[in-house]
Amino acid sequence: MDESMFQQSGSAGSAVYQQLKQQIVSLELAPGTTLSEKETSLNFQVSRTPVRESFVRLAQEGLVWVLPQRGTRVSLIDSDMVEEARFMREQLEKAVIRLACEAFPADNLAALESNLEQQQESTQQHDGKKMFELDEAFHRILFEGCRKNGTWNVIQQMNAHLNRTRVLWLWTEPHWELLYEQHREIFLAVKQKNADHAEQIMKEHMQLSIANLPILKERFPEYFKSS
Amino acid sequence: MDESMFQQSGSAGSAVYQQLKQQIVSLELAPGTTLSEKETSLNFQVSRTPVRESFVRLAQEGLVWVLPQRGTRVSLIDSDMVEEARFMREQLEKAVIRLACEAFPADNLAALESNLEQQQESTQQHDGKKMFELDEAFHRILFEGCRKNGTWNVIQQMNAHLNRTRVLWLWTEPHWELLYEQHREIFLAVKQKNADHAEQIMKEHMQLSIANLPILKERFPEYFKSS
DNA sequence: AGTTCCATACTACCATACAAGTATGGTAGA
DNA sequence: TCTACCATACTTGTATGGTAGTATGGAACT
Repeated sequence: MDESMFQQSGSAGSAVYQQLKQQIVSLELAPGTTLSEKETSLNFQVSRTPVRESFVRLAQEGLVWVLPQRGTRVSLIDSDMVEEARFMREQLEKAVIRLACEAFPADNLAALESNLEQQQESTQQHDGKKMFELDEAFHRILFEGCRKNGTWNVIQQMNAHLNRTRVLWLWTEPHWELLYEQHREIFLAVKQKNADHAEQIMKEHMQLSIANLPILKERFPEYFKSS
Repeated sequence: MDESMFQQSGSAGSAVYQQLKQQIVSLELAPGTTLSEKETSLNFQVSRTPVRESFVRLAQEGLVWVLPQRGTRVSLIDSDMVEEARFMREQLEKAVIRLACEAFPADNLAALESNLEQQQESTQQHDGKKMFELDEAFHRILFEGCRKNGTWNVIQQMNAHLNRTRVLWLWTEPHWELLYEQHREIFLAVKQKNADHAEQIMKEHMQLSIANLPILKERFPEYFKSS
């Protein structure tokens, strides 16, 4: 499901899509923000057509809501969806980590170790943005090592809501040290082929993602869907 | 991720999208078929704009490949993606069936039983199309009973390739009786809250989906991505 | 005969004009 | 003052013309 395989990433439409997606997931565009096609087309110096294309794609991922003849808004974070995303990811990550404990290419293992070193650095430097990226990369490497790239891409597509809560969390109370420790334990478990332990840590790791979702909802009520 | 929540399902663009998707998944439009914007717009009696919109959405789901300035084709079935879809689905269905064995609403349980009766009918009448729909519905009910509707919708999105192989399989050698028996066993296991047994049957059920993928590749080589 | 080149007929991509539905603010009337 | 109405300025949805890149077939040349 790598979109670059199907869609010309150099086209104006794809460029707008990628930028908007980045801005939405990073909360640069806050949940609930209105986005008109015309205004966006002026910002990006293109016509409405490629903007519309990007809106269609974002709508399909649940990142924006298109209300016909009324407007388009950055979607509010849906707590139920966040929980489901966590559920999905937990199941898939647990299964993948078990595969990794059976067999994992040396190259990818080295990549994990290198990634961990960078995580340590970024943690010490309190570089939250970098840590976020490294976190993503760490898990992607696990999937890639198990030849489950497509699965990872699907997860990414549905992680829009989950990722936004993680960014919010980063704003409030980052505790990257714990995440780093968990990553390190997962790495060691894979290296030692200790599947049961790896799965256990991964399970805790995933459940941490939404541990303080109620706090976030209380703190940023305007970003969440009431439901 | 219910698309009707975000996108006006009554619009021309969505209508074209839904029809094309149905035709592609049912193999009415064979993998590899070329689809030009203009030709499709003439077929559907609409302008190229809504057709383009539908192409964008189909491309994002991997159902068509858009080759800039060259054309648009119905995507070939990617065996690797089929296997990954099966993997994903196995993990998620196993997790859900365990949840169902812990707690499952009476309404949904009744719906399952009703669905099973219809399956028996359709099997006796050799109505493959109906059986396919009932199969889908059976699993959807399981997810709905566990409040995992969003998860089911995500699965649906990525099941394009897997579903097409299942349709192919239906053409060659339908053995709905076995599927019916498995569904029945799953139902009973949920009713008796026998999680281990339910998971085991579900695992076999999922692995059945691609049991004869090599045969299909040999029989319909032009439908598969060489890779 | 084989090869090169070019006219032509496609393709998707983009910009723009128009259509149709919706929110809003002001005005006329009670 | 309050209410009903309507003009207006938005919004997204749709149609269409033009642009640039690509495949193809035939003609001219070697």
